[in-house]
Amino acid sequence: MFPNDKDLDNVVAILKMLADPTRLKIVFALMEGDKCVGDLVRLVGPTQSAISHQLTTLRNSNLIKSTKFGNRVMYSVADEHVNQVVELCLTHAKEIK
Amino acid sequence: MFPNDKDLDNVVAILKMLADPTRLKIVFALMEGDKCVGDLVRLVGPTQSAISHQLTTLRNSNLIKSTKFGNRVMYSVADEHVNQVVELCLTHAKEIK
DNA sequence: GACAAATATGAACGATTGTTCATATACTAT
DNA sequence: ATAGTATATGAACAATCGTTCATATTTGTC
Repeated sequence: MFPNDKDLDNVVAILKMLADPTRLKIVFALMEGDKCVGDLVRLVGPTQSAISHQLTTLRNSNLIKSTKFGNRVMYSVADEHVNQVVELCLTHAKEIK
Repeated sequence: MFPNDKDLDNVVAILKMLADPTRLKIVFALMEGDKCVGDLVRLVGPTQSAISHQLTTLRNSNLIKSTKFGNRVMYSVADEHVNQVVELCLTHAKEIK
């Protein structure tokens, strides 16, 4: 079905968020379990600042959520739907290319 | 599963292609049936040039394919996987936001 | 309180991107 | 051949994006 403008904009917004290596790595990492910023910097990222900026971006788009635990901030995937989209893209990326 | 670098780059490439309103509209339009450039300009696009540029981009990424019919060039979705990814994103975009 | 660790923020920069304009190419019809 | 229609292409430009650097904020420890 051809979507209306609002739905289409939402789809584009979600895809835009995932269409960046740093952000996609963050999402993949969080799919395996909640992580704090430091963990993500070690697993994914170039610098702490870059990761923090991207985490803010992802949170503003409601793809991930955060909770403070004392010193740390724990991040997690906001919605099971995100997992499904990412997994499907991965499965099919292997077959298309 | 955390993907290796090559798979991750492929996923990012696919997502990047779909994460643009013009290109996403093109893909949605083609999912309803093959179309020539003129049809897509009428349905989707700002200018003929913009549509043509994006069609080239999408074809280079193997998401769509083209066939010449005399004067016209017919475009179609390259792979059923593309439909699935797009449909899933649409379904879930409505629920996430 | 002073210092260290974890995270966030703002400004600046280079790079990439999508569009437009102008023009080129390919095919059709008269 | 000429004119008309369909599509492609190249250069240029504004806008967006992701990173870095420097610094601020918050929390924990001594």
